[in-house]
Amino acid sequence: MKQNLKDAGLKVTLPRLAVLKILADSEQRHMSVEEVYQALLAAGERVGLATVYRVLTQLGDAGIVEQHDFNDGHAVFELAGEEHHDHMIDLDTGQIIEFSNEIIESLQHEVAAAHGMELVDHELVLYVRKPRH
Amino acid sequence: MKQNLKDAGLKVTLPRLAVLKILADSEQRHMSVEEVYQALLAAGERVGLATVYRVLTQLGDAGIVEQHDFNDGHAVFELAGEEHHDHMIDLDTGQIIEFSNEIIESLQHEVAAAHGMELVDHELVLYVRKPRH
DNA sequence: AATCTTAATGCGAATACTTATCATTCCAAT
DNA sequence: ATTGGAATGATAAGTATTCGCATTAAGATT
Repeated sequence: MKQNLKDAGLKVTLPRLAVLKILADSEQRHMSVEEVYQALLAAGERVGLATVYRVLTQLGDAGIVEQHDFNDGHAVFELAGEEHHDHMIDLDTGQIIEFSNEIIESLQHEVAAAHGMELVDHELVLYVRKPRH
Repeated sequence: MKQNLKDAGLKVTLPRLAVLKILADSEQRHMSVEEVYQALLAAGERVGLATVYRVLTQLGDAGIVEQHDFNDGHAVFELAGEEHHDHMIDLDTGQIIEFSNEIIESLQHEVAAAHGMELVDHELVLYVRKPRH
């Protein structure tokens, strides 16, 4: 955890370690800034909200966490895992389901290439619902 | 244009017609709320900003326009066209490129189905860049 | 270990975008 | 033309995020 920060050229500070620990220990894989902030307070850490924003953004730039802006008004963050995945959101419950599909991934590269571009990043969100009955 | 509104059960009012006309006549397919608002003022229409927000949201709910929340802080709207498409954003220029891929579309349905869900909507954005050299 | 240099932090103010409030106006059915 | 209710305009309020700056703390240097 310390090493992650050093590798990214970031100083090892208490707020940064604390945020990483919250993300690592949390039940929920995806946490909003407010949720991380509240969890920090609950854990007895005295960090400012602005710092939580800054730290999460930095960790995002460093590739240590991933940021997603689903269409519900606030960003959510998750520890950058081993393997890439996309998200499916249940419109009724708000539940976030992760999935990955190799073919979609490679088709995205193809589409970009077909337009003379190279794929840097992408965001795919499926809004779904349990079929009735 | 009037008929679109009536079909959606919306009263035919001046602001609604004006917004639709702006979207139809604009050079750019994708417009932010502010851009629509400014275009309305430039066209001599006296509509309030709040109304532009309301009207665009309603037109979105009615399926007459599509709303996209790209990761740049503000929503953009476009007239709902004939055929569906997704978007590719040039990270260097900000240019929005449209594309469509049948296979990706059907795979999305498959993925949802594989999780016992039905696909209601989706948002796919590719962040791309022109290869160097 | 004490000092120093600079980046990092905490706090509140500020910003950006969007929604709510509510009196007034306009649509469209009579 | 009248009228009931939905739509609008102006502005206040709300929500998420960033900024400004004095203070603090990391970690390099002595």
